[in-house]
Amino acid sequence: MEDYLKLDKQLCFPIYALSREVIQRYRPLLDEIDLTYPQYLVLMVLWEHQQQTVNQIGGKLLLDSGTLTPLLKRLEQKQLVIRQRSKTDERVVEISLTDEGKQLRTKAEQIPLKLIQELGISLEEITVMKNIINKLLKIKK
Amino acid sequence: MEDYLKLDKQLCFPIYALSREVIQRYRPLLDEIDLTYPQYLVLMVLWEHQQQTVNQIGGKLLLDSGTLTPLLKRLEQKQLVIRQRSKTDERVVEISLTDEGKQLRTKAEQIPLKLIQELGISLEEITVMKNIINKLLKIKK
DNA sequence: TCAAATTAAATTGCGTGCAATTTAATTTTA
DNA sequence: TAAAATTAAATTGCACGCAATTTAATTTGA
Repeated sequence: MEDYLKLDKQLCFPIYALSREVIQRYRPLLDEIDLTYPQYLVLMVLWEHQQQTVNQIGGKLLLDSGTLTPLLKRLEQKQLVIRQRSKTDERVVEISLTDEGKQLRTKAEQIPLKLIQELGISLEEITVMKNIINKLLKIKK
Repeated sequence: MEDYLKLDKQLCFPIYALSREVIQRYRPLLDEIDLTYPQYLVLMVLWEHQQQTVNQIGGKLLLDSGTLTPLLKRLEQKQLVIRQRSKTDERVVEISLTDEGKQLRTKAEQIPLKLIQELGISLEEITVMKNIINKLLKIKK
């Protein structure tokens, strides 16, 4: 008789623990550029797309305005992004990078590789993990 | 030239997104027994070990007293656990289950299987994921 | 043995996450 | 076309997570 309530039988707990562990690993690197992990993710979206609405960012990061609005205000205070209402649709807020925000990209460039190395995970393992995770994330409600 | 700053090149973002997604999947099931996911994890530790110090729980869940103290106070308010200073070492707080806390286990029993089914993940994939994750978690500072 | 170091929780402060509600703008439709 | 429905952000409220500090108890070591 299996005991599915035992911690070491769980899959979800390791995922939850790993997520926090990975963010911990990022911290010293992100501290150097004064960013939190979610703030770094938002900037990653903007480095790739220059301008995005709050909703578009939320769609990519799976975060809602309740999380993003205050986070974006903090990035604005740090002079990394600009928030402005769309001219064509006043409901929409468009987020774009300041020059400072664009420049931060250079400093951030080495972070992903450093992290992979630090985690000591092989490229094959990364692929396997990503495939399973993407499959799990795709089965949305 | 690879662009490691692209979101879809990342491993860490999928892990972070999956962790939140999984907790979302738990929510409706845990709502029925009025628990958050971290509260459920603490109870899982106690269902397995009856009595644990704050530090012992923190060691198993990788959480510190800053997170656990208020969480445990909430579980105490719900009459699910008892918090009491150790007689032999006044610094230590021992956490044990109330009868109500013990009984909750029955209701929680079906949750893990339900979740695995809902996620649509195979037992083999679970094993693969867990092996990689455990390897990553083991390489502690 | 007793001051210094260590340890366990608690506290403080801040930044998420997210449900639920609110506000304001736009779109739909009767 | 004007009320109803929808949509995008913002707001509110609560529960983590975690760094840093504090408090109190215990252990160590000169």
